[in-house]
Amino acid sequence: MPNRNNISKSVIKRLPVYLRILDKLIRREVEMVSSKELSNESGFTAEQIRKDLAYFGAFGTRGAGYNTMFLREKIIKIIGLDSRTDTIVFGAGNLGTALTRYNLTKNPYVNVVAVFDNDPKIIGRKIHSIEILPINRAPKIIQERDIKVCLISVPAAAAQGIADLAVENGIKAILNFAPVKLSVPEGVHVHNADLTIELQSLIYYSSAEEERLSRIEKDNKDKKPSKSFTHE
Amino acid sequence: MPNRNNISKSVIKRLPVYLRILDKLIRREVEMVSSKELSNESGFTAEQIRKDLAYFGAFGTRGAGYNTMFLREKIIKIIGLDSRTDTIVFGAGNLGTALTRYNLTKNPYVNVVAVFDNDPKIIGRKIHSIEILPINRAPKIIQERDIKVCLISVPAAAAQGIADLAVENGIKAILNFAPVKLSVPEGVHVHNADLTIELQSLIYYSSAEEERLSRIEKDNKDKKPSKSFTHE
DNA sequence: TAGATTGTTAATCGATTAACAATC
DNA sequence: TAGATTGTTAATCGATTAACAATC
Repeated sequence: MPNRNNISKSVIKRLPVYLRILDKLIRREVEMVSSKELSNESGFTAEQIRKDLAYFGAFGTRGAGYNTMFLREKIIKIIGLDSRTDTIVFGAGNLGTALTRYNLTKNPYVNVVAVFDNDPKIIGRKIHSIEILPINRAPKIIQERDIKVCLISVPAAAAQGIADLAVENGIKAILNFAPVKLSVPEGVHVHNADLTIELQSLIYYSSAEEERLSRIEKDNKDKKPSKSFTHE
Repeated sequence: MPNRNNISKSVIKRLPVYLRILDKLIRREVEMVSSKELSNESGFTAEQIRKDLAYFGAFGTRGAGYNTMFLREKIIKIIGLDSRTDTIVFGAGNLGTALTRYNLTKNPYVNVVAVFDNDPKIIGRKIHSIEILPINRAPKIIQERDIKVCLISVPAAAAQGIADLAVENGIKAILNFAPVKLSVPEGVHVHNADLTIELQSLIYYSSAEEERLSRIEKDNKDKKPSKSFTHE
């Protein structure tokens, strides 16, 4: 059982939120913060925040709260952001380009070192100072720069092939924007950032839930299709 | 207790995944699909899929599976995608532009009807056939077209103001890309699509977890700062 | 010392998994 | 009828919330 220390995904997803709040507080030169204040800023409960942090150690001071700079350093080390993480982006379409620009300018802990695409029309173009390279250049760069994390924003049909190539060359974590389920070997992590799904599931909540559900109920009274149903 | 029918967020988030798979199967003219097959395509377990669907009705045929066209229609009605949903986008920077293009071309159930920004340099530009409008034009459009869903991809500092404006004029659901927690009144739903957080939390998994955690443990042996700690 | 707030244990809640009877 | 697969109930698992002793 190698995972005695297995900490849940939900906890890990909250850490970057705490980090961002701490960054903000430090910019304002706030020295101490309580779990209550972190709760106000993050929307998570104070109890949950204390519990999350306690998985990794006792970082606070009873009666006083958490030292912002100290806690920030701890969280940075926990997530693994203590050295700027090098990343590459596959797919330099609209989304890939936006993601590259976004991370180059807004994400202080991440560095995009290369962007790849297979479209001859855009290879050679630059996104800020980064040139778009053909995908066959990726293996060498992944290996030489020891890249462990990549973003995939290629069309759905190409995504699995790109993931295979990435993993073969050493990628351990993929942020996948393509609308497909990627198969990866044990030990490789995929997070899906599927904007269509986010948006569609949100639409469910844009009208009264009860009303919607009772409409469904009514609808269900209509007869079901037989096994050989095709279209009326 | 008005929420006798309260179905969990996790269930709702899986429905668009089923929908997408059904769309694909129907394109291939597959007529029936089992929960087992849906499981293979989606990565969720067959039991979970059957249970998710059963919240809304008995859509399958024992021994045979689900009729793809019938189930698609049901899911579309459940989510509320039966009439194309009109949406607007606030913020026409890199991300906002990419999101607009993406939804215009790739999301068959959603229609972007307007994009707003406050930067005079980009107002009047077009994204496909959609002109970027100043934000003060938004209230009228939201009301007249009865828009219930919007995307927010403006800078963090502006996001709460935009959310307030949107909600005041009738928006019920917000897909928020800005790195802040938005405060909205009861009954308005916010989904956060925070790319920085996705990427940072993924970095946690890009190196061996155990190793990382034992490093933290060691690190914790070093002394904590006193209450008045600022910087060495 | 009194007040505040953490760190931690116990209780609750909710979601997933397992099992299987129903039934096509 | 036999085989397959759903729909549903029960069991398990995991995450959140509540409570409070520890302690600054």
